[in-house]
Amino acid sequence: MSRDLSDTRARILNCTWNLLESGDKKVRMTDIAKVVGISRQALYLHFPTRAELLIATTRHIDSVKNVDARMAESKAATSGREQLLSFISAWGGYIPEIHGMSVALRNMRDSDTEAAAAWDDRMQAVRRGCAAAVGALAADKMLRPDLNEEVATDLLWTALSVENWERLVRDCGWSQKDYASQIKRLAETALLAKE
Amino acid sequence: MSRDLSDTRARILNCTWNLLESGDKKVRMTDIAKVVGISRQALYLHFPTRAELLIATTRHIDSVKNVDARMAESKAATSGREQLLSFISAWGGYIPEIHGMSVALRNMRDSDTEAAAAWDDRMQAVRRGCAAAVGALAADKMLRPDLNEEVATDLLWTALSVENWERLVRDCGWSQKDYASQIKRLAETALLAKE
DNA sequence: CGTTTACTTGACACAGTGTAAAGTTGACAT
DNA sequence: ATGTCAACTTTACACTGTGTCAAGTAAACG
Repeated sequence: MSRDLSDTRARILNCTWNLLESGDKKVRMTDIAKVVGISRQALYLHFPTRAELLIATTRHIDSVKNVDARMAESKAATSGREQLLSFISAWGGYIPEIHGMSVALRNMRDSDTEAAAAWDDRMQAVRRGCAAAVGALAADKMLRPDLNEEVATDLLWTALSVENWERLVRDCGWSQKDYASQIKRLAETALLAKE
Repeated sequence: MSRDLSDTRARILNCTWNLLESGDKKVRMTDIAKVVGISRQALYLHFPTRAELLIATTRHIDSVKNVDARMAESKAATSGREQLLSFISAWGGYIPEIHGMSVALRNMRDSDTEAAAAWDDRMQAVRRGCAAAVGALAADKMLRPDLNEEVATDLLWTALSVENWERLVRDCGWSQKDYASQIKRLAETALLAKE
């Protein structure tokens, strides 16, 4: 089996991913190089900066995990309520798989504009999912009458933040299952019109 | 009017505070020194590290703003529901006043254990406020029957995070008034038993 | 055989924090 | 007036981590 044209690049991405998800907060270029088994400088032959390496890793994870497909699934739902719950399942279930990544990217926001933009991009994608679910609720006349679509989207988007997942699951010790069911219940009580 | 024994220390704290709340994300020791009008090294005569300077600044703000008293006010409420709303007002209204500070402290969490502990401390204080409000609700038999006090506290505490305030007010462009009223509504629908 | 490609080694610039040492300045005590 | 102490200054340097640069190696390929 001959080496792929860019076997090393793929190895770097996978190792970076592993390191990030292993929970070691310190993931320096040196650490990554060591795990990949190349020199630190060689990393810069493949990625111009640490920020771009992280961004590329995000994209790599997304494609391996098929995130778009997973998020899009909820749109097949037959009712607004179903779409809401299905979207929460999809995104809420994805968070733990990208959590390490998300922490790293977030920590670069202040120092690196590109990293900030990449992170915002992802969050805006989530927001679109929220907006779609809220739109479906509204179409079903199931949105609380005292909420307009934008405010409801903002609220749902906020509830589904990675930071809230961190607090509930990591800080409060909730299981992933509890997290998902409570957030669903919260979304239902906060957004749905009473029957 | 003669200089206080530690006039400089107070000036450092005030300038640090101003810088943090002015929204300039970069607040280096050099920046602080420049504004205070002393040399960078002189800062180290008063505070051993940047982390300790930030922590001292938090305490300084808290004492100037009388945070304990403000938080404690809600405990005078006559009903659980009132206590809940009053606590949300108190803490939710305090967040914008300490936001810059909170960002700086949070950004040090990874690099400095003491900063992390100081931040956690503050958050645990908020949590106690949440627990008190939830306890008052429970005493009134007004807590949703499908929630126990701990889960309800976790949820309220999460809803009241600085990160959620940031997202709604800064990212979504909500006014402070909208933030407060929506969070109150959210807390009521999510935690209160239906009449 | 020479060239290209992927990598290595080693040195260095830069930012920001923190340390160290010697010098200045003003207040205060005797 | 003189000495001493405290608060501060200036200069210099160590350390960490990112990113750059240049020269060298080694295998693959035509």
